[in-house]
Amino acid sequence: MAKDKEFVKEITPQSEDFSRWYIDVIKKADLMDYSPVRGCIVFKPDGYELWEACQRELDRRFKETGHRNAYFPLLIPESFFQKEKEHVEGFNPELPWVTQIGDDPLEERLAVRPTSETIIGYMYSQWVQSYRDLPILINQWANVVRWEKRTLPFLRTSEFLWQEGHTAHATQQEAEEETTRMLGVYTDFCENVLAIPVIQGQKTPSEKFPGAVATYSLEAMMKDGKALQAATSHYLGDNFARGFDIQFLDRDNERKYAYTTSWGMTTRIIGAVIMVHGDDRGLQLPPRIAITQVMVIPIGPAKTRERVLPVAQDLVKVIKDAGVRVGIDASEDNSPGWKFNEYEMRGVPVRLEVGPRDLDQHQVVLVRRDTGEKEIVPIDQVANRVPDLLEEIQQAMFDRAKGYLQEHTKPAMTIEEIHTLVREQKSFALAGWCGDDACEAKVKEETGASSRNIPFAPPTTMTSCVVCQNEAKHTVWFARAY
RNA sequence: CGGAGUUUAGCGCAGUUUGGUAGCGCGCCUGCCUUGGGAGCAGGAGGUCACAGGUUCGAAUCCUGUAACUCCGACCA
Repeated sequence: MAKDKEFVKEITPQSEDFSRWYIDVIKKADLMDYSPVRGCIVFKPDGYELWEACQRELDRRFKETGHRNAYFPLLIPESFFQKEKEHVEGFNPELPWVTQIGDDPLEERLAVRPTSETIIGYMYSQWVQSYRDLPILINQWANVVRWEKRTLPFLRTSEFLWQEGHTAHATQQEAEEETTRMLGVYTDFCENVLAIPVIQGQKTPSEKFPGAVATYSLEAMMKDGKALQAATSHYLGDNFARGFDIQFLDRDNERKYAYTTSWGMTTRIIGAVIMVHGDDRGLQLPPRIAITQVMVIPIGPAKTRERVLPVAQDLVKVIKDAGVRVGIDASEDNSPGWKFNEYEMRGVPVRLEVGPRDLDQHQVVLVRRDTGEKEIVPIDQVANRVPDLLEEIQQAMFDRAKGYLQEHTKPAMTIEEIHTLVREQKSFALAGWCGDDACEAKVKEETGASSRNIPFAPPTTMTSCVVCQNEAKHTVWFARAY
């Protein structure tokens, strides 16, 4: 039997067409559907629950670092965008506008928010009088709209869900520390929950957030070698404080501008989980984010069901009591083989098979989604074994992704080498850069690879600019990107 | 926003060249039978052929326009 026969029909193999594979998987796994509105998707329950799981994990971390949630309006007055020059220029092309209510035109147009720095900056200016009012540490869970020219489910949609943290501080140092702290929170979340290794670094000036002094990012590698920006954290300096007049009276009785930050992660991260861990059988979810961590599948003909089913039900209870998210598919509509493929496609990390032959041996079969390995476990050991197995899978998935990242990151001395790395070897290219925008632009023009970030911890330090060969001021990751 | 392609049943597709009764596989419904890697048999339901115009006795098929999706570029999380 060809191995392919075991795979789910209608999923294009990754090696054949990665983009096609991605679309097939999200459709077959029932994560989303296209909507009647261009570029806007429906998050179906299985997809939305992934986001809810991300929300839970992130929200806990935000609270632990002293932040509180609030909610600001969806609509932002046009004049607000004018107050920070780079900001308005950066977002203007993709803003939708509300221009009238019923048949009556509005005095001032309202933008549907692309991000909330402006309206939050305005509110902060009202709230801050004294250094005692600082810092303000607020996060918002919201939807935002950016009318993208080219959309792709989860990765780039016209409306998307995210969280945006907005903080204001009395000193530059405090604000910079906040920016770094939140980048660390995102790193912890990506690596320890999503099992996605990330590269921390600073964006080049041409790639930074419009209006920021400095933008930091986490870059992750998808299985096709393209980069995906997993999260950003911006140090805004006093740019927005000056634009919105966020001033406070300090201890020394001087009026000063506050320093602000913002940081965000979006539903795009769901796309990252899919493209980092998925394979030709479908989704592969890290246990810590999987909605169902173990799926119990009772096996056997009708006459044995009476024996098997109670044991299966009991196993569900025992596993649940061990703190594991477990489900059971006892339906008689589909064959066991069908169920095996179905839950593999949906990414469930562990399958538990129990049938008459197992009962005779007082055992069950555990099957790992990541390796396909089968493991026979005595029934009375299941509650002990399953949580450990899930941890092993979590770790193995991270190690595998990390290994992939390391194998696909190489230094480049010339533009040609960058071209080969990013277009033929599914790799990121590490290159020296003199700091000139023109050199950075030339790389993009000739290779399709953009600068991803200037890593905090480059594996090697490059000494000359990959374009002009002058002395390198920075060592930069270049990659094709989503 | 430019270039290319696609749009026919829930899903995947044929049919369009050369206009003439709307097809196939999977799925779905009924029944029987089956269950350790997407089983089998029999019967059945389901489509204003993306949308809007036009040509024609007659359009899924030819012409014009619009939209959505996919891919490749420019812009972005």
